Amino acid sequence: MHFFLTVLNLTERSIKIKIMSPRSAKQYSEIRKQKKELIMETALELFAQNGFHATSMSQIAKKAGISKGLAYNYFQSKNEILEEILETSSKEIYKNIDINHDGILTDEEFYFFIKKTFQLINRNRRFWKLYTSVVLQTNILEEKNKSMVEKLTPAFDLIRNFLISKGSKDPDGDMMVISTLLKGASVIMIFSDFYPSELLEEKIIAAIQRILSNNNVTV
Amino acid sequence: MHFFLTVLNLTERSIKIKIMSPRSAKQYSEIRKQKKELIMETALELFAQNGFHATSMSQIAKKAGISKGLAYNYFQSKNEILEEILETSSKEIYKNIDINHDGILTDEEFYFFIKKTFQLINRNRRFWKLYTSVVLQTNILEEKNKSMVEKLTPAFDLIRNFLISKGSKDPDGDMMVISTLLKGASVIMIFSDFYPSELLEEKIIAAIQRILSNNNVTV
Amino acid sequence: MHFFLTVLNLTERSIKIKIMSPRSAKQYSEIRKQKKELIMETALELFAQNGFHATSMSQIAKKAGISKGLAYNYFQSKNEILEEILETSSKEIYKNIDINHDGILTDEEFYFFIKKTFQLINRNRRFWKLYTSVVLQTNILEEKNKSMVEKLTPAFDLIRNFLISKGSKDPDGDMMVISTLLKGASVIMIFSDFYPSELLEEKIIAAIQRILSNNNVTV
Amino acid sequence: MHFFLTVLNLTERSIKIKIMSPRSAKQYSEIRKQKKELIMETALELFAQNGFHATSMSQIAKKAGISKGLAYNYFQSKNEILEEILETSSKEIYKNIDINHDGILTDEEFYFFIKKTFQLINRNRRFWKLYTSVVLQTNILEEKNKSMVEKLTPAFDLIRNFLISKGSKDPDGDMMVISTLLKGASVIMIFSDFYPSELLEEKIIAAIQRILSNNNVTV
DNA sequence: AATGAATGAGACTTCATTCAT
DNA sequence: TATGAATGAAGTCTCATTCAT
Repeated sequence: MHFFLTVLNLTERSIKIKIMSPRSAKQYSEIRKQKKELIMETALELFAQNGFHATSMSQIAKKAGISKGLAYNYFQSKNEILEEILETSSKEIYKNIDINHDGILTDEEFYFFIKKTFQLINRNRRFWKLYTSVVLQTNILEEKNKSMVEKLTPAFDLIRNFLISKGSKDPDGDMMVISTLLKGASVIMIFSDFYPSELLEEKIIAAIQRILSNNNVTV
Repeated sequence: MHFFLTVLNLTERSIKIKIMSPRSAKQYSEIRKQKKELIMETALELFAQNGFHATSMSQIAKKAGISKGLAYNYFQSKNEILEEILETSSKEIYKNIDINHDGILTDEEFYFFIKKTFQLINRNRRFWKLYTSVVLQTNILEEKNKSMVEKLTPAFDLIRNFLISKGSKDPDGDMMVISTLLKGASVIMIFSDFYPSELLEEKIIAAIQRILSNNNVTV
Repeated sequence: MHFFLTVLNLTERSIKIKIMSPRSAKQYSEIRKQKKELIMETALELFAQNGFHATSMSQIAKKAGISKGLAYNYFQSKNEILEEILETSSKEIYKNIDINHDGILTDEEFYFFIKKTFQLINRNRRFWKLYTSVVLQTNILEEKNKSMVEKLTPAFDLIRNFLISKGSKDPDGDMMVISTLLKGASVIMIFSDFYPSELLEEKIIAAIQRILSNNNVTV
Repeated sequence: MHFFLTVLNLTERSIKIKIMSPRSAKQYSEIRKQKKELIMETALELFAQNGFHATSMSQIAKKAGISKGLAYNYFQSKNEILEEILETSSKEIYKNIDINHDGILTDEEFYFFIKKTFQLINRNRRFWKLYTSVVLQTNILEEKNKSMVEKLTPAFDLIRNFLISKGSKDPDGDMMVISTLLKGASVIMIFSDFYPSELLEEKIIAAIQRILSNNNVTV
């Protein structure tokens, strides 16, 4: 009898204690992670919609359903939110680009890269919109911008070599046209809904194929 | 004698000050026009450089060498400066596009249009930069943006017809590729110095020609 | 066997957690006392270093190695921490002043009081620094300040009587000079390292002796 | 007749113009000067009363009868107000200390310096209160503090030489006592109304005289 | 036409304090 | 007893805009 009582007591006590004791480190860490993501996600949405300067911390907090103070519990400043968004997003984006296998591009790899680029843009339209607007209005971020650009240069070399291997008489010129096509397609996809992106992708790839085949023909 | 001269001087001075006389009115109107242009020019420079929100009226006034009060004498608000810049610039830009002669595009006219587009971009890079950044950070201007786009639609029809007349089997697809090329070239010219614009123009025109000739070949 | 040990362990643990048992109560009381002291000690250090307003509860909690919430478990407010520091420290300080034996000061007792004063200052420089800065920036504490001052008035009377008994022709004037000397020495000791405190003490005591002997001589 | 009319017109016009034309540079400069002084005076009062941190810009603006914004038109930050107060006041104070005539102190000059010191403290009690509190709670201002202290060192040398010339057997010790007396008197004058300052000054000077005469006697 | 002092709304940020766990 | 996420009031500061001159 006494035994049962003791057990009961222990149980009750342990329940009591569980309630009164602070959350575990894991729980806190989980809360922090989720809240940070919530804030960044909300901020990205507003930044992309209205621009960085036109978005106030109050708006972010309100839309995220938290107090302004809490946002500052997670980020030192509004600027830091922006920086973390750029960093996190660009990390996520660039982890998908990995074509530096052997330094040589096969036909397959080349078209894979093109398609990957379209995917990249299409899936992160909101981010790219923000990214563009930020680059346009902030001089502070120039270094970050450079580093993002520099990550692409190896790809350029690969493509140039690929064009040469395909018999291009004017590899630089062809690359200029191809990158202009990709740039144009990106801008169209990011900033307007004028063309359906699948159709655009199809036509652009066809155009690139024609450029490559033209070279062969002419040779 | 000396007395009269002095009086005369005074009189002249008072005329200068006087607003009523017809000649002064013209002069003042001229001054007003020049001041307005000065303010808009200065504002455009700062807006393009630092963004609309990051540019203060104080900065504009200081850089223009006038007082803040005077700026408000010419414009009702900072926003109005922006709007007038956009309006004035776009007017100036679009007055150059006037291909609605007979509804039919000759080869000459088509390439003239392409070249004109390059000129248009190249000569107003600062404006286009501002324009892009403004469109990116302000929802207020969406209507204005639409109206700018709509002005281009007649051109689209003309080009489409032209492509058909050139034997294009896929006029919509070809137009998509051509406008993508122009869009991409614009963005490259506006936002980077990576390619020299003359070279870019040459390559893009060549690419467009190839698209057109390809059609013929296939037919 | 192992099972029992485990059970035992559990039991022991549950005892530890249990608040009711007499021994634990004492232990917890001890813990509370230590924690309070830790918080006050930490706060005093930061307050004296950076000022009351410039020190945040976060800083105190972090430096003390506890959570903010716990600090509020021991003190109702940041202000209360300050008040308790002032109270506790002043109690500790004043408990050393106890010359109200018979209402008469002997030579020995007088110089003991002077030396005690130097000790008092020297051993609690940090506290006095805080005390001064707090008195300087808070009007709220004025009453407390008064009460601290009032505790000293009996001492004043004693000294005045002592000076008279030593044949002072101007006891109030002499007391003014002596207290000015002590005040000056206190300030120098608290706020600068310009003079070594032992030397300062020696010179001040010598000066006081001269004041007293001067009186005798003149009489 | 016409002549008179013209004159009249001119007068009227000039009045009109006078009313409408902006203030002259001199007028603006005068306004600025007065407003700055008003703000600094108000801030000094509040800083000295409640401490720097406990005083908000709102309080300053309200008490000065201006908007917060205007205060920032004259000072870049709250800190700058403090710095200008310290600088302006200390300049004003130190311009009165100028005893470096020939490097030698006569009796007259010595007592003049003592009296001057009392005057200096007495007339600027509010400033010295602020100054002390600022030194106590701000680490940033340490350099400024040093420079204020260093301005006094030549005076120290002069006094030391003076004491030697007066036959002091222990010039350093005597100086220690004298500066302790002055320090103590300063603190008493600044922070309490316990003694009337004239009486205090009299007694302190008498005490110093006794120190000097004592030396002679002993020699 | 022109000035710049002045305002006030609102931005970013901090921090004492509370509260669920 | 102990945690730290969360709040909200208040603080510093900026800036578009107004207004007397």
